Amino acid sequence: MSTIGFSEHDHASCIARAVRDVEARCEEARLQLTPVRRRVLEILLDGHRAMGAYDILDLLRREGLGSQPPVAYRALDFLVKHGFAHRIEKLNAFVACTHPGADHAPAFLICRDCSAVAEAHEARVALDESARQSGFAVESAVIELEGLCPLCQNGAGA
Amino acid sequence: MSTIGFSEHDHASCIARAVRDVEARCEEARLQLTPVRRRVLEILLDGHRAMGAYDILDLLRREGLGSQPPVAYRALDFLVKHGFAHRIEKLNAFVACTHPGADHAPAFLICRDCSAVAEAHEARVALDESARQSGFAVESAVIELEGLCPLCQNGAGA
DNA sequence: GGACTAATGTGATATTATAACAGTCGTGTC
DNA sequence: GACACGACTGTTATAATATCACATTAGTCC
Repeated sequence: MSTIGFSEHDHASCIARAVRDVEARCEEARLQLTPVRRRVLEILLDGHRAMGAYDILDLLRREGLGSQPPVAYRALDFLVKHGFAHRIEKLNAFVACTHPGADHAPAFLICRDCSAVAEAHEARVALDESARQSGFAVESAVIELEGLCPLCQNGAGA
Repeated sequence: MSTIGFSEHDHASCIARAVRDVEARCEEARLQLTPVRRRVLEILLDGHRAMGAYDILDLLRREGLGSQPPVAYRALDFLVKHGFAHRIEKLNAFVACTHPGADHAPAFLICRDCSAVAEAHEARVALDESARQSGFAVESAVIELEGLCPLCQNGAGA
């Protein structure tokens, strides 16, 4: 699927499925999943963790898909805007969305050891309640919890 | 109290009180509230909103307290480390803590109109519960809600 | 085909943050 | 008093992240 893949397992097929899913959504919503945008999505899915814009740009460069920062940022903006990826503020980095479609603003669980990022959806509700009570009208939320994932707590190290 | 103050009201006295409070805590904890650190705290209190490191640095420069980025960053690191200020990831900016002492990791309500930042403490609990259930060990949390504060919802504009 | 919008290519630059190392200053020790 | 030590500061340089501006290309509608 890519020049990057070191971990073969069934990762490739799960990426392929995710890409097809996004493809379908784009078609439905009349969005253009152009080569660069598609490739950036694949890179994020393949990386399977939060990646910096310049990490992604490096890969694009090697593949001749773009060499200047705006190329990466524009693709990332597109993916984030339409919910196919998320920006992790704490890391100045990006992850592919693991629940595309569920129109959401999830919480993220970031492992400081293996850098894995998980989405947690239940977390939102209580927060909105709390803010609303104070009269504050929430429009967007950044909820990022850093710590150790279950695997790394056991010394697995992902 | 400072060369910056445009809004006179009783802001000055509330800043003075906050500074004295931090002073006391530093004395107790054997921390050095040096001139630069103290001035950065005052600037944050006076600004009364999230300020970028370079905004602060500009003010320090005019006062001859330091001219290079590390000066501002070191003072901010100190204040954040000891809970006298907080970093707002979403804004790459800093605010003075409004509840120093309560050893906390609060949620922030950020008004996109007037840039005011409020701390909300009730919000935490539900999140920790949620994360814990997934087996993830939370060590630090970034919870930032952007929207409109009650004043700006009324067209006040703070 | 002409007008339009969306996307890309590219060079330059803005913004945020840190590394590295030398100098200063107080404090304790002998 | 000389010294060693630690914490802080001053300064240069540079890294890392992000955006602006403008020219060009590609697709779409009429």
